Amino acid sequence: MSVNVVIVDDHQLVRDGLTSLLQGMDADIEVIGQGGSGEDAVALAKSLQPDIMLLDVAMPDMNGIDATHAIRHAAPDVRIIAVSMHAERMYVTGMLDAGAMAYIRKESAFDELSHAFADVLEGKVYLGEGIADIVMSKRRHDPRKTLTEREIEVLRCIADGMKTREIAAKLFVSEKTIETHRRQISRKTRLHSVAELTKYALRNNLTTIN
Amino acid sequence: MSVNVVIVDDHQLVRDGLTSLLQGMDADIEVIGQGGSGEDAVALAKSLQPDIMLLDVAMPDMNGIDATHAIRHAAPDVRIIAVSMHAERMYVTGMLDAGAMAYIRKESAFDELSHAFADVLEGKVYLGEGIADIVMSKRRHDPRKTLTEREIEVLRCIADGMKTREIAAKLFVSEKTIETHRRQISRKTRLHSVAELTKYALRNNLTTIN
DNA sequence: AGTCGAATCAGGGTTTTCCCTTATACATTG
DNA sequence: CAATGTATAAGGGAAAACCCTGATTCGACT
Repeated sequence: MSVNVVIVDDHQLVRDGLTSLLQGMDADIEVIGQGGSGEDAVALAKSLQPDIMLLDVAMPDMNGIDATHAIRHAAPDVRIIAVSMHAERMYVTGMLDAGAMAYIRKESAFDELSHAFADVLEGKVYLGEGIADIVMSKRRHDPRKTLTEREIEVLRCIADGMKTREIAAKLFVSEKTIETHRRQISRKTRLHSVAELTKYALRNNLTTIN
Repeated sequence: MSVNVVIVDDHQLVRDGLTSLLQGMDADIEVIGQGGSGEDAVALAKSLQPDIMLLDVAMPDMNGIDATHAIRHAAPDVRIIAVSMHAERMYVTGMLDAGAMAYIRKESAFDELSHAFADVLEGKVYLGEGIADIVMSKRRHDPRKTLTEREIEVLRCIADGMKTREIAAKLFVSEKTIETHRRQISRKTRLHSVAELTKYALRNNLTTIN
C-alpha cells in the first residue's frame, strides 16, 4: 500500500526539494503530481485523488485557505498538509478551520515533515514547532503582558478607528511616537492590519464592539 | 428662574452664533460662559455649574466623549447637549453612553435646538433629525439590505485584514474597482475607518473574531 | 556603574489609502 | 424607453500609513 502525494507550491525548487525529500523518506511514498497554483491544487485533488496533498499557504492566485475549502468540497478524502513560510495566526487558524490536517513551516526540520505524514495518515492532526502555541494563543496571549501600558492605550485608539494624528493629539505626543508604538504593537502581536488589530483588541476586551 | 448655559466649541464664530440664537430664543436663557476646548469644558462645568452645556463633539485637544465623561464626573448636575458636524454612529452612541442628554447636528434647523432645550430641561433625552435612526441602527441596519452582494464580499475581505491589492487579486478585478467599492461601503455605512468597518462586519456576522 | 526596557521624537523614503471625477455595460424597473 | 442601480474601471492628487534607522531620556534591575 503506497501513499500517493501531490505537492503544490509556486516555487519549482521547493516542489522538487520536497519531492526528493519525500521520495527518500519512505519507499511507500510516491509523488504522483505537482502544481504551482491554487487552481492546480483543486484540479489535481479532484483528478488524482491523492492520499495526501502538501499545500503551500501563500500562492499568487488563490490563497491556501480558499484552496483548502475548494479541495475539501471537491475531494473530501484528500488529506491536506499545510506548508508555509510564515506562522501567522490568521493563516494557521484559517487553514485548520478550512480542514487542513497538519501545519508546518518551511523553516522546520525534516523530521517535522515525517511526523506530519505519520500523524496525518493515522487520521491525527499534526502541528509543527511553534504552531500549537499560536493556535492556543487566542486569549492566552494576554496583551497586558506582552504589550506595555502605553501600547495598549494606543491599541485601544486604533481599534476605535482613530487615525495616527488623532491619537497623537489625544495622548499629547507626536505622530512619530504613535507610529513607533503602532509598529511595536504590530511586531509584538504579529498582526499587520487594522482589522486584525481591532479583532485582537475585541478578543481581549480592550474595546467594545460598538 | 433663568437657565444658565455654557457653550463650548473650538470656533469663535459658532460660539457667538449659538449665543445670539439662545439669547433671542427665550428671555430666561442666559449664556454665562464660553470655552474653546475640552479642558475649558471641564473647567467651566466645575466652576460655573451651568444648567446646560452645549458641547461640540469634535475639538482639537480632547474629544467630546472624553470631555463628557470628565464633566459627568466633575459636575454631575450639568446637562450636556452634544452639537456636532457629523452624524457618525460612533460619536452619537459614544456621547449618549457618556451621559449627554441630547444630540443635534450643526446643520439642523433652529427649532431642533429649542426642542433640545425644552426636553433636556424636563429631564428627557432629545435626538435631532436623523440621529434617532442612527442610534437604533446597530443591528437593524442590515448590511444585506443596504449593501450589495459585491460590497459585502469586499467588506468581508476588509474585515479580514486584506489590503486593496489582495482583494482585487482574490476577486479578479482591478484595484480601482475595489477602491470604488470601499468608498461606496464607507459612504453607505458612514463608517470611515477599517476598525469601525471590522466591528460592523462582526456585528453582522460577516466575519469571525479570529 | 552598566544594561535594559519603555517612551519619546526625527528624517526620509515607499506604499497604500483616500477622495474626486468620469465613464461604460448591463439589468431592473417605473 | 428612460431612469436607476450595480459592477466595472481609469486618472490624478492629497493624505495617511508603513518601514527603517538612529537617538535621547528615564527609571528599574543586576
